[in-house]
Amino acid sequence: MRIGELSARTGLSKDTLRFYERIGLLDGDRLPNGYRDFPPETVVWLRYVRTAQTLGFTLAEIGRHGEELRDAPDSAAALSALFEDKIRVVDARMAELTALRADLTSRVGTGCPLRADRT
Amino acid sequence: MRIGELSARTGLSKDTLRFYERIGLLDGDRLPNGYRDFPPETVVWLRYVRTAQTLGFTLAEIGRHGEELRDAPDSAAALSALFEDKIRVVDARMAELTALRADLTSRVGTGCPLRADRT
DNA sequence: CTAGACAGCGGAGTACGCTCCAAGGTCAAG
DNA sequence: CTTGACCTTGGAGCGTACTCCGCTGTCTAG
Repeated sequence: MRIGELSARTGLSKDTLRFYERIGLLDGDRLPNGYRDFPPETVVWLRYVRTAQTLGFTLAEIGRHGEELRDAPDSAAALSALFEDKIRVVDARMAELTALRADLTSRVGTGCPLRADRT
Repeated sequence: MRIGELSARTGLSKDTLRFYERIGLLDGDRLPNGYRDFPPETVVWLRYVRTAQTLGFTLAEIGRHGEELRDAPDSAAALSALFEDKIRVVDARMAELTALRADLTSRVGTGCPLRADRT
């Protein structure tokens, strides 16, 4: 698929996709005319990239993970390990959020000032 | 308290604190000699800023919320509303994470490739 | 053969959130 | 009166993640 279609399917701009290719997040085959040609799985990969990003991973990290996966001798085991790592990250983030939520909840209804400037 | 102490107490660099003042996140009184002088509550405010940041709020948004709070006629009610908003954000993030976690879990043990490039 | 959609490239620009630096002022201790 | 810790300012620079631009090449339909 060419860049326009990938853009339409993922909601990412063509510029963003070209940018992702430049930083190694996407590796594009080329058609004989020089146009980029992406396999359909790229859509899945990009969906993953976006969720990983919302998890707080940088594009560089996401790219590194992708390479680790690709280079792993035992792909299934490597994948499982990586997923387990990410699950741990997710769990840690959720714990943080849970604590923050409790903190916020406890403040609802109280007049506890966060910012006493100019008071 | 002067900037050095605030820096030590919050773990934020002096440069960061000065930067926060420039963008209006902090408003500093000054001592007669020109040194910044922060009230103790600033520590609490900065703790809040950092947690709000991990929630994905930009500094601009955080600053705006701070002003809304300050300008609210009924401070306690405004605070409660703001906290409830934030709780909703937290809940949404947690839902995302839960979904992602389930997705990851379901992939552990399967060889399901995320990225089929160069395969 | 031309119009128009689509693609390519390189490079500049933007927003955010810092981070560092140089040059200099303030102040308490020795 | 100097040393040293602490403070001031303005401005430059950086990393991340885009975003835009101008110019050019490709392909398909009429």
